[in-house]
Amino acid sequence: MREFCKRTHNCGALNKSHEAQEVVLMGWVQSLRDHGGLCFIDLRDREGITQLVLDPQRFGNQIAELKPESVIEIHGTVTLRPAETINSNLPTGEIEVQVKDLIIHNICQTLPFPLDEKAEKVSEDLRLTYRYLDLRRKPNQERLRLRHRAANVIRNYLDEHGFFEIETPSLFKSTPEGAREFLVPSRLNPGQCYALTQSPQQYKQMLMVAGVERYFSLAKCFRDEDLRADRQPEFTQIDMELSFIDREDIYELIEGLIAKLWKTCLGIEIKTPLLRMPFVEAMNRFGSDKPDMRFGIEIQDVTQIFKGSQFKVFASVVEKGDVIKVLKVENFADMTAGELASLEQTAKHMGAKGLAFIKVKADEWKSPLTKFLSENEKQALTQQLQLKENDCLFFMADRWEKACNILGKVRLEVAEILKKRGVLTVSDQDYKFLWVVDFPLLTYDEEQKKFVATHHPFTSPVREDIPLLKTDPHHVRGQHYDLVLNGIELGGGSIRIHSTELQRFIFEKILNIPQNIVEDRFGYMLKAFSFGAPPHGGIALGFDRLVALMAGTHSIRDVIAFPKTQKGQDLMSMSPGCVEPKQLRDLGLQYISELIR
RNA sequence: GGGGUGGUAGUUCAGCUGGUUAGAACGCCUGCCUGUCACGCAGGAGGUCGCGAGUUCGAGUCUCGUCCAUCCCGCCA
Repeated sequence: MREFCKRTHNCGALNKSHEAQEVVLMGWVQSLRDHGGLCFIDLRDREGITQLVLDPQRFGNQIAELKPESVIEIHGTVTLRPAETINSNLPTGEIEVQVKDLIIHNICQTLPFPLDEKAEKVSEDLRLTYRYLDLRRKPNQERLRLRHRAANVIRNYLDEHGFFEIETPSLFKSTPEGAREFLVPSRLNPGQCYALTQSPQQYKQMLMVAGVERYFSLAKCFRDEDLRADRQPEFTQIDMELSFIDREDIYELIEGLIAKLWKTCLGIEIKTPLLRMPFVEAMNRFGSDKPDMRFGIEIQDVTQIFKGSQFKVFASVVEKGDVIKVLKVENFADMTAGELASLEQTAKHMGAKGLAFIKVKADEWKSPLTKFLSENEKQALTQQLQLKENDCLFFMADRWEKACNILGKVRLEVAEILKKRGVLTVSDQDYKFLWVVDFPLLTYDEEQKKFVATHHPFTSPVREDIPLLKTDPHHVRGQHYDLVLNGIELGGGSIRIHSTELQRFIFEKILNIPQNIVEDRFGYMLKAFSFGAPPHGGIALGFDRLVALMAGTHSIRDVIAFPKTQKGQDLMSMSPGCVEPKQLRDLGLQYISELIR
């Protein structure tokens, strides 16, 4: 005997072909319209909405109890709606169910916020406190569904391409050269800690040494850094690693995956192969290593024009070997004082001293710079930049990377202004993917006065650049690639080093990590590489960001079932929380437990 | 760690140069209503103006501090 009657249909299933059938439906009361002598209920479940008709004579007491979002079960008969009452907005709009039995499973108390479209404006902290209510809303249900579908497509695709899905540990050891980590004290090893993995990087490389050849995982990763709209303390990566492949194999594999995801989940064709752009070009043209290619407004180089200029600020920058970059914005000479101030502030936040500008007008150039510019310089600018009436120029004179970066930010903000004015259209449905490639293997850290790995120390140098490691480390390119979509880094990866000697050389001679620390942190990897390590490489894509972009939202909180706030709290369950002193003692954290006491 | 924005009824917001009883819409409660689908109509209840200090005869409004949310910079090998 069943304790619970089974549904015969879901709330999106019924149509006129079901006329006169006896059905059992269950779901939530979406809306209740009591007309006195006749009562309608819109019953909702995951799949849709069905209108119920109830006779108040019979169900009056129960209807009086019911409130929106209560859960009910009904037994009834499907009938065709009178022609004039058909609701063409509903897939089930041609029928309704005449209720014979009504069972109330749970009465919903008054809601803390509305669950209709108005919910979009409700403050996010309230919605996160009642996340289980917010998730009932259709847009959120659709996003959870999309995430599930995407995960399925990924699993199927990678299975077809010979991958094993393998779970790697979340409890790992501390790797302090990366992101800040969550530490987990070990009770069985007093005074010692695990760290939650910031990525399965080292484990997946060991799987390659283990002869797995193709691995993937939808891996939970943990980073104790400050949060953003696109960063959570725990997030999911589509993590993979392959043996006996080169960069081209990765591009082809991922392009196929992206095309399949967009086709299956969104019905959109993505043209492959995707654009590839060297890092230096991305910086020079867009001032970013993750350029938004949906609009132009490119940066140009005018260093040569100001060689030996009367304008001392520019001339001295050129003399130092730094650069002068300019961003030309057409029809922007009418920018307001407020817009200029905001752009200047953006530049200053990034470390610029100011933001020099020129408004190009037919009769004269309006700019604080005008009096410093020679006729020759003006002509050279006009010619090189093809200046027209009402163009606006923004200059940045600084070190190459800094000048590019600042103008890159200015470019994005100018685009925002133009969007608001309605003269630039940038669509979320315009998917401009690209690979950014040929990153420098090493970046010089001014503070630490030493080289650090641009991405991570396991990245293999481009083969022909290996000799440069000893002579000219600045110019060694890494076999690294980033997948970028509309200004967002979707993921990145590289061909790895699989030689003990090269890996040790990078750690000790290039990155200057003391030998004992190398042994302690990476000794097992170096050892593993001496036992027959295959050439290998891989990539990790941010699954949350990917789904967010497919869903047309910029916040990954929208595609995570239970996200955390910017302070890393779960407002629903109120985590993190305090623990009992006894728990701390068990973990060997006596001194903290004493502090608390 | 730094900067921006916001916090007034259950919700979303308004509240002018400080002024007497802090408003609207939706929601909620009561009653009426047989074709609604954002049902309608009539009536009603509901506020520590985030919290704490200060200035003032008087603070939702001004000042300082603090908490929370959010966006950004730093940070995220």
